[in-house]
Amino acid sequence: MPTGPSSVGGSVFISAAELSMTAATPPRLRFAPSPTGYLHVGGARTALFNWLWARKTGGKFLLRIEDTDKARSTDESTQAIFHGLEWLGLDWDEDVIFQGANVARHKADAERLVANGTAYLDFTTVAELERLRADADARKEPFRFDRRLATWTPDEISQKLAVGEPFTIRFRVPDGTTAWDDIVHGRIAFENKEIEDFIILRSDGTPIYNLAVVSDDIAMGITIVMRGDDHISNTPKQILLYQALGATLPQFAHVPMIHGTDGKKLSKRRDAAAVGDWEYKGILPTAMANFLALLGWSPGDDLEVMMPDELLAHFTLDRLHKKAAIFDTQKLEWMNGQHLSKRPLAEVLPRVTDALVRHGVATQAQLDADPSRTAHLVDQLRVRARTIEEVVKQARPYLIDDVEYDADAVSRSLLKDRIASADILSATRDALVNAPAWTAEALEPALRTLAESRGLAAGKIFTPLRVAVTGLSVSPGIFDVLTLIGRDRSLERLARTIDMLATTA
RNA sequence: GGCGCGUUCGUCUAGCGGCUAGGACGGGACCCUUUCAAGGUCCAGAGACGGGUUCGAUUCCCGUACGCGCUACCA
Repeated sequence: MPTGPSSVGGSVFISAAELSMTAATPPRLRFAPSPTGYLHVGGARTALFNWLWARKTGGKFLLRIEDTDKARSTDESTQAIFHGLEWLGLDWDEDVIFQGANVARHKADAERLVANGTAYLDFTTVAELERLRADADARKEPFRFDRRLATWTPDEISQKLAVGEPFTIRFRVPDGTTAWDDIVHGRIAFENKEIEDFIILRSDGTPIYNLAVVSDDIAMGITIVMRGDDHISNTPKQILLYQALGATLPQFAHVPMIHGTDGKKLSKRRDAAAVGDWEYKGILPTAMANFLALLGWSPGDDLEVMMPDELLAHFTLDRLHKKAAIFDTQKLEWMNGQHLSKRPLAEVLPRVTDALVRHGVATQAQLDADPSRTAHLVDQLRVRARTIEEVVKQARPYLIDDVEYDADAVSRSLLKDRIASADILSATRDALVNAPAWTAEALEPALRTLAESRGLAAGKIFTPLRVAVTGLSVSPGIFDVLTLIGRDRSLERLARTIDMLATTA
C-alpha cells in the first residue's frame, strides 16, 4: 500500500513547504511510443494531450522511444514518429530517451527487487511454461504462474547458477488490492490475486515492458502518466513495482482509444491510421490537432474550431473523455476546410506550393517568379477547398497552359445550345478585347454592359466564360479568374472554345 | 473463460435529479449568389435493457446485454 502523509496523534501533517511544492511543482509528462511503425493517430492524440498539459502548466513534455523490442523496432519508425510530432507542432523538452540505452539500470532494478525479496529467480523454461499453459487450457482453466513452481533451495539455486542455467526474474505479487484514482476514470481497483507473478527480466537479462516503463518513468521524474486506456490493466503491476522500488507514485490518466468506422481498433488498411497519411492527403497540422483533441476531450461548450492557442487556453484534464470515439474522416475534412481558410495565408502558402510542385502542377521557380500572384491564387482557392489536394486540383488552369476540360462542365454550360454558347462567348470575347484595361475594375462593367444590352442575367455570361477559361465549373469570382489567368491566355482559351463549338459536330 | 473499462441522434458531443434532451459533422429543403465553397434559416434524427433510490431519473445505485482492452521471456 502506498504510504500516505505521516499521521501523528490522529491529525495529518503536511508541511506548508510540501503543500506549496505539490501545488507549484510543474508536472513532467512523457510520450513513450514504440518504434514499430508509423505514428498512429491514437498515439498522436495521446502525445497531444500530454503536450497540451505540459505547455499549459509550464511543465515538461518528454519523449521516450521504447525500443527494447529489437526485433520489431526500426530506425525508420523512429524517424516517422519524430516527423509526425514535429508536423503536428508537438515539440519536446530535453533529450529524447531511448529505452534501449537503459537496460543496465533496468537489470539493476530487477536485481534490487530480488535483493529486497519482492522478486525471485525462476528457472522454469519456456517449453515448460508452454506445457503448463496447454494443460491449463485443456482443463479449461485460466493459466496463472504458480509461485511454488519456482521454489528452490539455496543450494539448488547456486548449483543452477554455477552451471549457467538460464533464469528469469519474476515479481512476487503481494496479497491485497491495488487501486488508484485515475484522473479520467476515478477509482480503479484490482485484486492482486488476479495478477500472476509476472516476469520483469528475461533470461537474456533484458527487461520486460512493465519494468522498463516504471524504471524509466522513475528515472525521468515523470509525475503524470497519461496514456491509452489499453494500459489500464498494466497499471496495477506498475504500481506494485513503484512500491517495491520505493518510489513515489505518479498520477495516472487513461485516455480512451480511437476506433475505426466499424467500431473496432483503427486499422491501417481501412482507416488511414497514420498521421503521415493525413499530411500527405493535404490536411493541415492545426486542423489535425484540433480534430484529434475533440476525439478525446471537449471544452464543455459548443466550441469546435480551435486554433492551437485556443486549444491550449481551453484544455483541462477534467474534461477528458472516458469513451472511445470513432474517427470520422468527413468531419476531419470539414475541420480542415475551416482551418484552410482561417489560418494565416503565410502558414498555408508553403504547404500548398509544396503540394503543387509535388503533383507537377508547377515548378518552384514558376511559383517564385510572381510571388504575389501565387499568394493571391492560393488565397482565392483555399476558401472553397477542404483539403490541400482540392486546392491543387483547382489550381491547374491558372498554372498550366493546357486546360483540361471537365466533360460534365462543358456539356452542362456549353453544349446544351452550342450556337447560342458560341455566340455569347464571341460577344464576351469582343467585350473583353475592347476593355480599356485587364483589371477587375475595367472588365466587370464591360461584361455587365454586355449582359444588359442582351437582356441576359449576368450569370448567363459568367458561367460559359468560366468553363471556357478554366475548364471547370468551380472557380473564384470570374474577374479574379480572368486577371489571374491573364489577358493573352484568357482570350486564347476563349477563341479555342468558340472554335471548338463551331467546328465539332 | 477471467479481470478491467465503457454505453445520449448514423458519427463527435453538451448535460453534472425537474430539459420542448442543446450544438457540430453528415443527410434533406430553402435563402444568399456569378459557379463552387463559405455563410444564414429550417427539417429528420438519441439517453442499450431491467430493476431499484426518489415526489421526480438521461443524470445516483445494482444487475443484464453489447462493445472494447488486457490476459507473452510483445510493447
